[in-house]
Amino acid sequence: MRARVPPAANGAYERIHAYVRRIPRGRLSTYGAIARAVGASGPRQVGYAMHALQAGSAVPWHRVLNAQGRISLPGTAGERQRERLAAEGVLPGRGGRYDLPRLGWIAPEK
DNA sequence: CGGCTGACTCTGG
DNA sequence: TCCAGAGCCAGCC
Repeated sequence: MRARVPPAANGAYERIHAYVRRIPRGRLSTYGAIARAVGASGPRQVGYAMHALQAGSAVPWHRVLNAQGRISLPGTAGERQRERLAAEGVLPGRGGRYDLPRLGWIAPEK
């Protein structure tokens, strides 16, 4: 069974979590954008950082989508993500795609 | 240290 | 718009 959520990991995880925590309610971001923003090695590491989150975490992981504006998280977990987004007024357009150009958020330079 | 997997992305047909 | 292939990389066995 995959990724057993290693506790410590590295500083990159903390930067990623901190960044995601800054995403405003009702806005979205992507794995790739976050990776570039925090200087992570790549989009996959962001995905790992999300996977490492515990239930009840303060990190709004549901606001993170893939570059195509779609939910990457498979299965029921993906459905929960969709519900969480809907709960804050973020709804997918046609084909389950979200309007990234409109709702995408990037942390201000400084 | 080798091999496999995956909450990615990009390019091309 | 959908699908395949390739590149990339960290974590686990």
